[in-house]
Amino acid sequence: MPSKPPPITIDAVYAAPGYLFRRMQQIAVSIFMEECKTFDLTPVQYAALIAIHTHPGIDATRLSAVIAFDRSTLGSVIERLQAKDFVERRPALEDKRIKLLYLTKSGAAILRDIIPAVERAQARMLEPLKPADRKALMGLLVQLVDLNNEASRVPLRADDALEHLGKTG
Amino acid sequence: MPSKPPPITIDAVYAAPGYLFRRMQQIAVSIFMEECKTFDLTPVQYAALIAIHTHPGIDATRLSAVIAFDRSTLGSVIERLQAKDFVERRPALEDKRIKLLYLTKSGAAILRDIIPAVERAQARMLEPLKPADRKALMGLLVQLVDLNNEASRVPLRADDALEHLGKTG
DNA sequence: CCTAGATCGTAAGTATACTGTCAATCAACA
DNA sequence: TGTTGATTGACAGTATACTTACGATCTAGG
Repeated sequence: MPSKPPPITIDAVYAAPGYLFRRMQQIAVSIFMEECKTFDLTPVQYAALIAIHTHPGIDATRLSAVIAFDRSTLGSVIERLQAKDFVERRPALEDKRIKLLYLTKSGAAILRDIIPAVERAQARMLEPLKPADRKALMGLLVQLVDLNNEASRVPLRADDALEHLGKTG
Repeated sequence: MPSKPPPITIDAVYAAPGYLFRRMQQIAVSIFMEECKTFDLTPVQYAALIAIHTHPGIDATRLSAVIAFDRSTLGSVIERLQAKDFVERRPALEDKRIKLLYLTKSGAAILRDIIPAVERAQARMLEPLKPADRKALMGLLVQLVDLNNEASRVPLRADDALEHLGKTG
């Protein structure tokens, strides 16, 4: 026999994975901004700074693959980081299309100073759960994000993107 | 003794709850848009339509509480739904500030037609996990979102927001 | 060498998702 | 009653997050 048509109610939305992911993301950003309000950094800008710190001299396209942002979005993110003097762009000698990214002194400093606030934020997001449940949730999420990587418009390419660096070293 | 300072690397970001929530949200939106591409509806617009269907005659402020969006954001969402002729706004007689929201015939029709695609999208998001893990993840997420509700800038007020409706019925 | 295709950064366009602020309106209290 | 304070929808401003497109540049194939 045919399956019952799903009910058209808001309660079905409340239990839908998509809704819960959106809601949790809203909450996570809100907590991050609250804990880090004395620093002039958004979650996305923070991730970009960390990635540049880890891979100095990376270019914007590869950076977008490393933190899984869209290339266009990243352009404006970098612009803002540059305006705040946290990031510096230098043209690459071998390829005139490319601009290499480096942290400025201020960028390295704010990164060092903001870490405790970020740690507090990350902890607060999971705080309502029992410790065992926190671990379980993170484990499942890591799995799911990884297995769904290709479904995203901008898949994460943490390793691929870095072949230009360190190849010679 | 003092705890070790956390390492400043991109790998720490990959394991951070905030990063995983953002990434999962990206993936969820991407899957939704793919499954629903023949319908001219975003996830947010879909949620708004469902909520208006469940609560006909709701006003924009209450709607924002029911689906946990910011009031400002919702304004433009409604505008777009109105431009597509899925939603209608009528001034309330008792309160000249309020505009009441109703689905149009097209709005009710697209809602009916899009449901299967939305169901497919929701299923696809969790598909990579084993069935037991899907249940576990959803259970933990429902808990976490609920317990963190007040941490969000726009807490969900599913019940409060509806006191103006149905009180008389 | 020189053109075909790929890649880089950028730009314009759309849609969330917030922050404020504002005028109009309403509700409640002195 | 009349004024204070709250609420509603609207607007401006900032920041993601995506799409498509385009010029500049690089790389490979002939």
